[in-house]
Formats: sequence, structure tokens, C-alpha cells
Amino acid sequence: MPMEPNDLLAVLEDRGHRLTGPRRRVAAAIATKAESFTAEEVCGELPGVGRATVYRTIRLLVDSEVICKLALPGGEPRYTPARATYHHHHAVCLRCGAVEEFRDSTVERVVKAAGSDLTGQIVAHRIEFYVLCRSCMAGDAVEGKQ
Amino acid sequence: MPMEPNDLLAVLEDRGHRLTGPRRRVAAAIATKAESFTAEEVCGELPGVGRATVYRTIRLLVDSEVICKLALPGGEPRYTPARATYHHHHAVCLRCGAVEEFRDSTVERVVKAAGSDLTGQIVAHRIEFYVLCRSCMAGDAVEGKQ
DNA sequence: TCCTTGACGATACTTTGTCTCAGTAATACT
DNA sequence: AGTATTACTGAGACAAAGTATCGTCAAGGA
Repeated sequence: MPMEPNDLLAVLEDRGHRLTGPRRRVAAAIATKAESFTAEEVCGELPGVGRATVYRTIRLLVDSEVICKLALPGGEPRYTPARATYHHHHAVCLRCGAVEEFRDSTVERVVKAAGSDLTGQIVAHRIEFYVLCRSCMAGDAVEGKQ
Repeated sequence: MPMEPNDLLAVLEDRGHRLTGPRRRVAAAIATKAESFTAEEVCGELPGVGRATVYRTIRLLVDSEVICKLALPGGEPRYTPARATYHHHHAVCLRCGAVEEFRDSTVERVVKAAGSDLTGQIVAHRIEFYVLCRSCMAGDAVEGKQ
């Protein structure tokens, strides 16, 4: 269930950025992504739009928290549309890149609890789960373990 | 309280790697680091050792889990000696780079709890806290908020 | 419509590594 | 100890993911 390009553009406009042709095209490209994507993928799909513009627009969208930047263990950064507007975390399938958002109230409680054990004050945190999603597990079962 | 270079070297030897001069020097440089450091810092301190060798040695040490790679929000990767040999997480001071290791059994329980809510199977996770450490907070208090 | 200023594309540069390759040296073997 | 193997090394090219620069252009308010 892809998101609307207008959702992305509205956020940019709200933050006082101009709605330009290239930004509309980047937003449209991102909006088609059901799951995670890389910046270079978007560049590849929009040959008429400069690389710098694609990266600039992605950065604006990350700053606006409409898309999230994921840090996979392999090091490759991927982006994913944020379906939830509230604080949340991600479970990323290491095989297919599917992203599941989650928010567990217990997690946040634990963050607070762990914080009280630490010296210093927590200003941010990152929690990411790396998973093998259901359909990838099913695929493995069919073709046998490699 | 810096660690012993020999601790690092012993791990390499245990894993069947050779104890070479450059590796000893990289281990010695890392061992002096009380807190986190970057790969380029090590390169700068060891002009006689090739950059590739520094990175190769760091990678070996990360693979051996004697040092840990941190992913700060800014994107800059830092490394930190692992004081604990068991599974743990890190709280990194965003100002001075001080690293505090922590392991809260509650955290691990939550990981399991969150996992049961997710479709798919968790294969790994990353939990990092970004903090302002006590001495940096004290420094701020003295010089006033900027 | 005009004007200001943010945004654009092209391209050079930066950061953080990794790869290649010929030469070197740490271990194993005898 | 001497030799053989082969992992390791340094230099430098290459790669991925961005960022900075700069002259040009156009979005959107007056």
C-alpha cells in the first residue's frame, strides 16, 4: 500500500520549501515504493533529475520524518516511508528489504528504565531488528536450505 | 582504563591470524583509547602503517568482537573497545564520544517480547542510546547553555 | 509581471572503506 | 637452523554514499 506523493509534498510545503518539478518527481518515485529503497534506486528511475537533487530531497524528507533512514548491518543505508507519524522502530528483512514498523510500549518503558541506570541523559536512541520475514522464510523452506 | 594490546593480539592469534608488526602497532594504538575512536585517527597515529592494513586489522577485531562498531546518528562510524565479552549495547555521548556499555536483562526480555509481535524471525538487533554524559552536562552547566 | 531567493544540474570533492598486486615476512616443516 | 608456504603488507586505484560549489533557472510573493 504505497503512500500518496502529496503527503510527502505537503510536508515540504509546510516546512516552507518550494514545490518544484524535480521534487514532485522524487516524491512520486518514493511514493510508489511499498518497502525500503536506496537513494541510487531513485536516481536510476529519474534520469532527468540530478543526483544532488535526489539526495537533497531525500534529506529534507528524512529531516521532516516522513521517511526514515535505516542502518543495515551490512552498512548499506536504505530509506523507508514512515507510515506512522509517531515515534517508532523498524524490523527490516535482511533478504528482501521488507520493513515492518513497530511500537511497543514496553520498549519505550525499557528505554526509560535503562536510562535511569546510565550516567548522563539520553537524547536519542535507535532500535532496529533485523529479521527474516515470513515470505522469505517460506521461500527458504520450499527451495531447501542453501 | 585502557585495555591491554595483548588481549587484542591474543584474540587474533586464537583465530589463526599471524601476529605481525603492523598488527601489534594497531593493537597498541587501539589499546590506548579509553573511549571511542575512528579508523582515520588510528591511521593518523601510525604513519608507518598502511591505511588498508589499519582497516583490515580493525575489521578483524570487529569480527572477533573485541571491538564494536558504533553507528552514530550523524553517520560517522566510531569504534570502541569491548570491555564485556557478553552481548551488550552502547550508550554514546554525542559530544565527547565517551561510551558506556550496558546490558539490561529487561532489554533482552523486551527484544524477545517485541519479536513475538513481529511477523518473521529476528536474526539480529541493534540498540544504541545517544546521550549527553555527566561530565559534558557539567561542562554545559558551567559555561551556560549555548 | 517582476524580483528575490531558493532550487537546479553538473561535477568535483569527501569519507569510509575495499580491492589489486607485487613484494615481504611469519609460521610450519624438515 | 634453513627453507617453503602463504598470509600479510603498503601503495594506490576503486567504490559507495553523500556533500559542496557554482552558474543558471524558476517558484511564488509583491
